[in-house]
Order: sequence, then structure tokens, then C-alpha cells
Amino acid sequence: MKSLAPETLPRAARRALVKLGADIAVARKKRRISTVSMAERAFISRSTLYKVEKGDPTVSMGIYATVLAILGLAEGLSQVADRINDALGLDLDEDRLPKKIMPARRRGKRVR
Amino acid sequence: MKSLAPETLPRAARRALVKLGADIAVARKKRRISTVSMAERAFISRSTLYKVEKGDPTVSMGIYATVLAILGLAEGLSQVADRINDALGLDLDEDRLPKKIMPARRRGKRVR
DNA sequence: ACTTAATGTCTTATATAGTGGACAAATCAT
DNA sequence: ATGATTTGTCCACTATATAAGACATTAAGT
Repeated sequence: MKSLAPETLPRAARRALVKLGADIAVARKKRRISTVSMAERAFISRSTLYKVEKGDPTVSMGIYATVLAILGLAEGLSQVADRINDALGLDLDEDRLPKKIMPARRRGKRVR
Repeated sequence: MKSLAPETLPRAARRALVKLGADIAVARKKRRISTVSMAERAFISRSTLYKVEKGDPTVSMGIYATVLAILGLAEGLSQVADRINDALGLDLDEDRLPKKIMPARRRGKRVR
């Protein structure tokens, strides 16, 4: 992630990541897996696992996903955006969604 | 992510990511946000957003989190590992969890 | 049917993520 | 209490992600 500007990361996102990292650490301990062992299984370094459990946003999604999968928590990942059918679900089914998002259509002739 | 070996990414993880990416794309369309607009809001390039919606594992978690937050789906992220309290929840509360995972304790004297 | 803008998809350059140490601090077993 | 082992944390190098741009394709509006 291009972390030149730290504030480009929304609060909600940062909070979610920190919690996720902490949860991962707890899940690992409950399964009695050491950091070294977990790092090996995920084919990553202990340093990176450390970052993951801290909720570091610069770590790749693939690594988070791998660690979660090892903990048997991959299912949760695929459900992250399942609540797309919220109040915005005005468009009944996704088949009728426009493939392209065109700019607000204006009246009259297009001037350029 | 160190993607030298593609198979280091567990199947479950890869499937979850592909679905997540697709869901993100749908959510974006439902909100009628163009890829350009979304990229701008997330302070990333369109190229990277493209990867995100493909479920590319090399993209940083921070970017995924940011996009999800923009879509109002950050909550889902923090709930990913909430089911830690599954069958393994033998250790009632996490306070009693060992801080360090020691190797299988053996009987008798430690020989080295 | 045309036009215009959006999206799919690569490629290349440069910013940065991931690793391999190293050391201190903390926890557990005895 | 002590010794062994794990974990916390930082740093510098190299592998790689991200941005920028280019081109083709496709959807939408008129």
C-alpha cells in the first residue's frame, strides 16, 4: 500500500484491521500454534506475522487470507461483503445492474 | 505478498478472495460509483482497483480495507474472525490463554 | 448507427513490502 | 529462582507491488 499519507486509510478501516489482527492472534493461541510454526505454515517470516497480528495495512491481502485459512477462518473473509443487499438493494438482482457507470445524464445536447 | 510459489496460497483463501473481489465490484456498481471515481476516493490507481475486483492476493490489505470502508462495508472486515468462539472455544475466556505457546511438555528431565 | 465514455488488460519504472537477522523482554517448566 | 524458549520490536537489503500510461473492447445515450 502506498502509505505516504497515513490518513488515506479511513478510520473505520484502520479500526477493523487492528481488531482483525488481534483476533487472529487470539485464534492462533487458542489453537496452540506458535508464531514460528504459523509463519512456517503460511510461508512467511515471523516479522511479517508480527505485522499481521498488529493489523498492519501494508501487508498483502494474500498473507492475511492465508493466515485466516490456516486458522479455518477463510469463510469469514468471503462473507465480508455479503451484506451488499442492504438498504441500497433497490436494484433487485445484480443482473440488471449497469455494466458501466455513466455520468449523471444531462438534458439537451452534449456540449463537448 | 511473496508470490514466487502460487500454490502457497490455500485454495480456501484464493476462493474467498475472488468472491470478495466480485462482491466489491457489485457493491460499487449498486452505488453507481465508477472505477475512476472509486480509485480516486481510495487514493489508488485504476490498475490497482482492477486487481482488487479480481481478488488479487498481492494487493495490500490496507487497500482492500479502504475500498470496503468507502462502500460502507468495513464492519464486515472486523467480524471476519469473530467466530473464534467455535468448537475450539474450550478455553473459556481469552484471559486464561497462554501468552506463549510452549512445545509439547515432556515427562522427566529436559535433555537439551 | 454513431459517439463518447467506461472498463478490460498489459507493460514498464520506481516506491515499498517482506525477509533475515539481531537483541531485549517476558513467560513457562522445573 | 533459574534456564530455556517464545515473543516483541527494530533495521537494512532485495523482491515485488503500485502507479502511470497505452490500447482494445464494450456499454450506453442520442
